[in-house]
Amino acid sequence: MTGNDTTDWINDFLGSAHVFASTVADVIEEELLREAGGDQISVSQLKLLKLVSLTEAQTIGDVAAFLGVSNAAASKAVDKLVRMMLLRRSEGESDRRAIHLSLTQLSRRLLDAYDEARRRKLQQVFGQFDPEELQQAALLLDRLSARIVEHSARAEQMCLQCGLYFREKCVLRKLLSRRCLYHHHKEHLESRGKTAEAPENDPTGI
Amino acid sequence: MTGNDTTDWINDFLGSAHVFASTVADVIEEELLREAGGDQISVSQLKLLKLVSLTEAQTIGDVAAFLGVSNAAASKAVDKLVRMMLLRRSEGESDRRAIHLSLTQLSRRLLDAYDEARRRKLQQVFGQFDPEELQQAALLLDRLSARIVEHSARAEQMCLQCGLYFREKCVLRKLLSRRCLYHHHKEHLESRGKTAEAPENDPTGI
DNA sequence: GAAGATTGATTGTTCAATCTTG
DNA sequence: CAAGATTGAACAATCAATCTTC
Repeated sequence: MTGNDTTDWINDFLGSAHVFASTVADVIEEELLREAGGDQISVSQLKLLKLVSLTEAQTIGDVAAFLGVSNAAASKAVDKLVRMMLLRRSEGESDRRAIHLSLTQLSRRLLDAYDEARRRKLQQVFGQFDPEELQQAALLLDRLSARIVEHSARAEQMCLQCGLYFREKCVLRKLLSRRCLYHHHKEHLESRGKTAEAPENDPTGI
Repeated sequence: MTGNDTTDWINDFLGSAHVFASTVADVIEEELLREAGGDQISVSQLKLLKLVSLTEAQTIGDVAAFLGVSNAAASKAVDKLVRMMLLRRSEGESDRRAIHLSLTQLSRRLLDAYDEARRRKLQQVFGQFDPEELQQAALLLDRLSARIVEHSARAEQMCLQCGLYFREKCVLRKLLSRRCLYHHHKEHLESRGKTAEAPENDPTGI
């Protein structure tokens, strides 16, 4: 198995992708969040705030799927952010089992600070690369992801875990005919104008 | 910020990479490990076994850096695998503060089973893709990783977290003039023949 | 009764403190 | 005293059990 196996180049590719993802997580997420948010929150908490800002609060189950954790964990995470004054929680309007989450002044400022720091950093790091080439690579990655998901036992239930990277045009969503939370929200906004209840939560930024 | 920002395509790319990595982790690592190892061990434990099989056991600190966890966690993880009869631990020969780890019959069989299942799966999933294209994409990813690491505050100390994907020829290692544990081990093997002490641990497979 | 949210016990993680060897 | 490994307390994750609303 040492050397010229036919799976060698596959392994190399997976390695490159894994290292890249982990590096992005370490530097662009963790490190940057510390700079911008000064140890106030963790990346996972940031994800949750981002979810709320972009999709309008769902059920705890949705939060859990999005974060990739159990319902119990999601419930506790929400609870903690509420205690930290970073989230507001109200009961669902129609279905009182559900929850409704919205950002606070504080968390909105936090998100803005992070987004700004992030924008700068990304410019700095990726600016010199060729957009064409990266778009092509992204497409390849999406095709591969789609293929892997198709080969999974529980393909249907899997959340694709876009994490902090919600995308307007998600190729993967198209490839797999999926609709994710963000997508749902968009449709919702398009059909009606806007519900009452959460006048401060205007999720237009991405 | 909605729409045609210059960071949009960067975000798309990061999203694709993130989803890909998470899908691989879920399906190729988690799911496959369950199939092959029947709930005996976790992915993190698999990583640790793989580390031992490929690099000859180091200090606990090295194990920790490799797994991306604290020394305390690494120490406890090793302890648990020893209790599970999947690792053997002996004191360091020269420096008695250090540890020496080796696989057992049981863990060697487990690793083999996983590797085989993995090989099959990778064939199946990636077989139809163009190696050229993937190699090119891998190179791009490595260049990007290198650039990000260079822009990090604590670039020097970062372990690149190749995880399960040790690579004989790691482009990244070259780009950053790094030497990782695997690399060290190789050099070690080349200079001397082989030390005594761990006759069963022959880390030739990758 | 089913769908959802929450709580309690266990496991794994971190940080700080301690122990041991060089 | 420095470098390493380990232990104990605190925190987040899980699963199973419970509570509430439909």
